[in-house]
Amino acid sequence: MDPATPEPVNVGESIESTLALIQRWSTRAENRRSLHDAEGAALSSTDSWLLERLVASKPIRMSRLAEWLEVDKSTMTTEVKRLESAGLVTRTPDPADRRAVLVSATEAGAVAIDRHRRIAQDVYNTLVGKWNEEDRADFARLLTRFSDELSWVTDAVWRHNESV
Amino acid sequence: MDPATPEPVNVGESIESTLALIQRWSTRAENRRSLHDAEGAALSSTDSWLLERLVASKPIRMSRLAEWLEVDKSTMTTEVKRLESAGLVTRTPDPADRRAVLVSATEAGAVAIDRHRRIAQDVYNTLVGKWNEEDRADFARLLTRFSDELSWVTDAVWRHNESV
DNA sequence: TATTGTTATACTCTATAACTATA
DNA sequence: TATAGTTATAGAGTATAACAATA
Repeated sequence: MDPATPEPVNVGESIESTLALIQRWSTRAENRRSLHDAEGAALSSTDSWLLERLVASKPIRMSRLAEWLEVDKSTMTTEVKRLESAGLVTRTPDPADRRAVLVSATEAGAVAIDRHRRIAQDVYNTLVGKWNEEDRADFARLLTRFSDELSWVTDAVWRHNESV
Repeated sequence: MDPATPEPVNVGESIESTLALIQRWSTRAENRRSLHDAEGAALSSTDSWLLERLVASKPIRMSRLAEWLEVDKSTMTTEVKRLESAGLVTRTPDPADRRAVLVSATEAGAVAIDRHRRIAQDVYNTLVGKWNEEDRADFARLLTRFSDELSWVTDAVWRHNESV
């Protein structure tokens, strides 16, 4: 629109430093995750990522879960066992293929993830509580868009390295 | 401005799901961090957080570093030893106080963090490469603003829990 | 006695490799 | 032989507690 092309913003720099901060903050926040579980169910980010999907999907195989979360199958074994001990998921043998195990969220699991998500949303809403409505809407929109792009970032890294 | 108050956007929801994705992505990306180090220096997010500060500051005590990164002093010992083995930082006794240790980044450390940051920025710039300039600028601005707010999030969590 | 840092130990989250059971 | 999952083992990154050296 503007005939004089403006100096392009180095968004990469903002993103890089912000994401570094967020990662850092998450690491610390996890150590305080007891704040999130007056009910006794402490959800790490891995836990919530997994539970959210279990609640949304329905009985699913270990192998599919591992694919989904992009972790090794042995990692899934460990993680699911932990959640099982906490009573948040159940494991049942797949009658159709006796090698396989079907995982699903328990009622307690569904409650825990819901509570977890609600608290997180409250906190974030509080964080941007003083922003004007337009900024809030823009941020939500752009963040969502960014998260969509993020799905492709691995490819981007590969392309970068091939070209170096 | 608008007399009819519009439906407020649930930014918290966007933020919550995006940050979960980012965390998740980081976890996976870290396992591929070799992509970032053709030169042999693999930087985890903790590494880069620490190095960035060391390069910017100059010889600094373990205790100050631990405060800064908000980790335990024993964690700092472990982390700094790892970076020292990799040749990215040096530790020298503080002549002014023989209990203390001064940590600084080596030349290799400075190179590694610079390279790391540059690659990350490139990747993110590629990610938003197709956005129009206005969206890019807005995103950078709002993200930076958000990261400023984030510094206060711990307090927000506390306030939330107190009110529950 | 208080402060700086290290060591010992443990827990989470991840991976690889070797293994078992089933297909 | 190939696939689904578990177990054994290891490494990163964190914490707490006990300790040593210095102030």
